[in-house]
Amino acid sequence: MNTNQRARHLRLPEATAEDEAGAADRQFVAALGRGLDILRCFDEGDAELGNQDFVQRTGLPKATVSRLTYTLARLGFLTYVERSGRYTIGAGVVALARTMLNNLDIRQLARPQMLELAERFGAVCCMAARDRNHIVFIEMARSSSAITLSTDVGSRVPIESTALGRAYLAVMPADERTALLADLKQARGKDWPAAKAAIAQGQEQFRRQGFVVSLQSWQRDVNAVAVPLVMPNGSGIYSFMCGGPSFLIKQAALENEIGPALRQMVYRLEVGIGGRRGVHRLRD
Amino acid sequence: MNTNQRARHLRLPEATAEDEAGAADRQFVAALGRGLDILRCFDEGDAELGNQDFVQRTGLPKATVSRLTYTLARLGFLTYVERSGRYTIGAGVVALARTMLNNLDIRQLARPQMLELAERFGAVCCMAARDRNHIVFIEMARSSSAITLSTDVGSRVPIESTALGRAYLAVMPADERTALLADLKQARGKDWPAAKAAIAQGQEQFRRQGFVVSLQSWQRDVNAVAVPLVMPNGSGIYSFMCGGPSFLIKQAALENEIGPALRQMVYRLEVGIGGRRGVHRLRD
DNA sequence: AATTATATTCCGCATTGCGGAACTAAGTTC
DNA sequence: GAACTTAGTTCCGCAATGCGGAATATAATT
Repeated sequence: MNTNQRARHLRLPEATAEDEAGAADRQFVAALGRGLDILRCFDEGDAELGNQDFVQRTGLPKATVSRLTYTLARLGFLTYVERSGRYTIGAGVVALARTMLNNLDIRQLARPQMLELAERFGAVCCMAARDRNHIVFIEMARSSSAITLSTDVGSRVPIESTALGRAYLAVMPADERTALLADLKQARGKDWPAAKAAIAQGQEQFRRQGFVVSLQSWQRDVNAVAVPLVMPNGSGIYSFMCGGPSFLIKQAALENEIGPALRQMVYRLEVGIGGRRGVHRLRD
Repeated sequence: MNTNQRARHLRLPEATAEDEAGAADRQFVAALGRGLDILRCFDEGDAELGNQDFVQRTGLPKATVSRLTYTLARLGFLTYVERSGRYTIGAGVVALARTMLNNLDIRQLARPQMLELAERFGAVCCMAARDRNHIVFIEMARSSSAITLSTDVGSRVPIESTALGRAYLAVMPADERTALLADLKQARGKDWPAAKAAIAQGQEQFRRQGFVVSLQSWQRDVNAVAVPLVMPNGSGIYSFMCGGPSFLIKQAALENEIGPALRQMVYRLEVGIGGRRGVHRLRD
């Protein structure tokens, strides 16, 4: 066997499908994984990418990339741009995203309450889920007076440096969390110790108060508080946040008013979807 | 060779990847196509789907589906729901969609003008692209007074029965259009003659007036006018629409005011992105 | 015309994915 | 609680499928 020089890919910041699949996972369909890796190559600011770019970013051989992009384009997940010979993400993806959002009942349920909260505190209130190493906004409510944050549904923020992420971590099943932390550790490199401390602190705060406050740790000028929601039917975890510009939203308000109100909101949601029956663990 | 009994799938309304690939396309990666077919199984109203559902909808064998869903879930394109043993679309898709939308320059450029138009006519103004047999909303601007249509970014509407779609068809390259029409024909079955006539009429109207008006052909109570935009760099075609409830937006207004205004807007956009040379295209 | 950079096509090889069948695991029904 | 039903995973041998190095095509650049 002189083969298997395949997995000799460049090591890149984001793990590729191949890496994740670990050794030999008889169940994992590599061709599919690679195709999706191609899609994930697109990042903020990459309007168009050519096969060459994909080759560089994924470490896959030219011929392979060519075939994959061809396939993706054929199915509308990529759009071929005549003039430049490059690709953009196809419109099909947007439709898929909408289907997902529309069918997320919890989101419909939460929306009015989020709006109310945002209005009440002149803040922004978001709902988020996790996508691998990131937190993704799933819904966003702004008070009419709020200074608009430049984020929107579908935007991603880091896990370890946001209230949303730390709240999420606080309620993750132990095994999953361990895996995720390991992942983050290697992605963050030497910034890890600081991140780890912040996570631990979030954990602790959640245990005591039922929410996680974050002061400017994600962006210099944003303060926020977050509360996680574990879906009772095992469909995962969501995280809710309320916050705003630091000159407006102060720590005291977050801890004494907004945090409790948000916790209350999430509690109501849990009840609304049939969790928290019988005895309650966390009462306020 | 006793093989090749594989392609013996049930014939389903929406063509699957396999069908499209046609005979033997050496370039097409079937495993990837099948995986994406799984994702596409989700439709409005399908919050969760189990492997069984996928088997039914795609016609693929159990074992195959099992492997594909496993892979998709591993990569965050599907989320596994503990309790029900079924899947939902993963949050990663939403992030991907956002990336696409954010990088679509034409969209940023169009937004303010769309808003202005919507405001001016008390209507809704949308921008759309095509995803296979559908038109997908890419941007939407509402006048503050508008009665909200229940559609939103990412929603899909048919091609042949909407102004947006018919405008799109009017400027498609001949070969692509032929293929698309063939596709639609077989999907629509006996409703085709009517659809075909409407398309031809749209074509004709576009040739004469530069826009396509549609009165209640998509929904009983919606009137609209649409104008297509062929990107000068060959990155595809977009379609813009302005319209609203039929009791408010009348045919006369569409033809005499709104249509021309929309046409004008699209013209400005074309200029703004360097199309419509004649004068000069773009020197860099 | 020569050079570089990028993408597609070719084609033989073996890996990968396939899928029928056997096996688990949960419900239902009687 | 045995006998069905229904859904999902695992097994495993087979060969079709996808792979990828090299050759070829296509453009842009000098």
